[in-house]
Amino acid sequence: MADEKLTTQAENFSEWYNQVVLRAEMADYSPVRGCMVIRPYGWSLWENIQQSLDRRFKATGHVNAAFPMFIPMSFLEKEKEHVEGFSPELAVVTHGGGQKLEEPLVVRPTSETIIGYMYSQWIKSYRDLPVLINQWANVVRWEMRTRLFLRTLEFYWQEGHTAHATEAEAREETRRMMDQYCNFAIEDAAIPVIPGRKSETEKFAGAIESISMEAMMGDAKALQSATSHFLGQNFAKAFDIKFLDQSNILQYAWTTSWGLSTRFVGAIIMTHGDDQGLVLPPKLAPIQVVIVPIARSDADRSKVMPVVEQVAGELQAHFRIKVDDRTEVTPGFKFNDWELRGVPLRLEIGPKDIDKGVVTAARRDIPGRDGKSTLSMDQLAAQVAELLTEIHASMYDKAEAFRDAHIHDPKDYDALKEVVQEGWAFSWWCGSRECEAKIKEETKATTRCIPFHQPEGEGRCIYCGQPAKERVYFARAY
RNA sequence: CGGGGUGUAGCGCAGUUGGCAGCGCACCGCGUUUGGGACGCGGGGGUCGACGGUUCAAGUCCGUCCACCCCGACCA
Repeated sequence: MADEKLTTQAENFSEWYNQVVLRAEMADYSPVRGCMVIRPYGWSLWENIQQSLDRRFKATGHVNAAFPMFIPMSFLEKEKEHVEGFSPELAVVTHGGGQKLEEPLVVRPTSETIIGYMYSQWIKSYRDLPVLINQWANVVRWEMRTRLFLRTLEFYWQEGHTAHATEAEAREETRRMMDQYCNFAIEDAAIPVIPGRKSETEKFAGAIESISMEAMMGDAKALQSATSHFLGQNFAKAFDIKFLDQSNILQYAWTTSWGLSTRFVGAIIMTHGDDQGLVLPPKLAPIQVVIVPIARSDADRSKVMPVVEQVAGELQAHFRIKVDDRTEVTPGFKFNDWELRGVPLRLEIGPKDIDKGVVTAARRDIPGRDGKSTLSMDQLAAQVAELLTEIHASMYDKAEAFRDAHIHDPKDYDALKEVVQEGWAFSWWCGSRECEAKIKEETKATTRCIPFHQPEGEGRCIYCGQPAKERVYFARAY
């Protein structure tokens, strides 16, 4: 249990992040280097993320399935760019049952290969398409440097893998799923995200085109918070996913893959958190409303608790609530405790409230007295619903205002060098690998995405001055 | 994998010239408390990261190793 002040974001953002994750009991370090334990409170948030996304996947025609976590090494090697991209970070099983394996098994870093193999078995006709499968799974990438939720050796995610008869349909799917992610981020997580295309160097190993949504964290660094890949026929050719079309011509299928991981928990923490701790978006928060009874004496308790029970009874039909009836800690302690844990709305019920026939509400997104108001006892659920909606909107607005204040339009390269130290640059770029590499080398800022919404006209590359057709976000990233 | 740092109770740390392993918080018990991190009294809890060496004696000195954190390179 937390007992002292957090390191502030201004003092040390990384340290703040670690302390919040640990003290709010989202996660803990594990005995295995680079792996984390996701604790019940953190997992509950992830479950809400899962439900929110799964609903969208189902609504767009997808179904869930489960594929093995072990993949024959030879599968990875079938797609050249894929194996080159992933081989440095593979965990490989060489022994099983006390015997050396004939062929090593890779612990999946992602499942395009094994799913591609299965698709080749299942898809024979245009009538079999599209195949729209998602799986919720854990994957392993042997990263050098890890950070809770943001980069761990093992992480949880969903990976959608689809196969289509035409290029256009597969490209449309790639975009559709990114739209779903953006809708989820904005509507449920209150995170303003920018969707766009990845540069050639930043794209997924084996993809023709990758798109991502990028979010700005509280330290103005960028976090890629979901990706969607148009794989063309690369994996279809590597795994022989072929079908007969309506004209009886054998065709390779067009495939996509898209994913969002537990990293998104980190995005929520770093987008909304403040010096008091977590600030969780109401739609995803494990606990949406915490009720703190305030009772000085036994007499107070017998007066307060029936009202608390009544309020809890009314609200629990509509919200995820928690009654904090601990007697061993003071109300002040509880206030700080639930603020650390990011509960969006706190209701305080004490003798003074009961005398006036009200409850006191405290909004997590507005610290201190300004966030407090009194609610009348009638239509309480409706008032709470309205407050939660307002909290969501104000969290989004605040995050968006912060983001926009940290996106710059540098006049020249010297200016870009400066602005990417404390924000993002939105600049014209000629599209060349060389300029991108130089900027990265000299500023640590990488291209995040080429947003779908482009300004009119053309410009000149911020680095080389050559004509440029598109603007790109440059930023330091997690 | 390069650079830096840290390993002593669950957490944060102190431990002087080598000489009985300590403090604060947390935890347990009792009592008083409770509208923004309560207080008193009494308790429990330790292979001092590991291994080896020096010494009458090592948390402390020497060596080797390990783990974790931070900064880089790489990455969702």
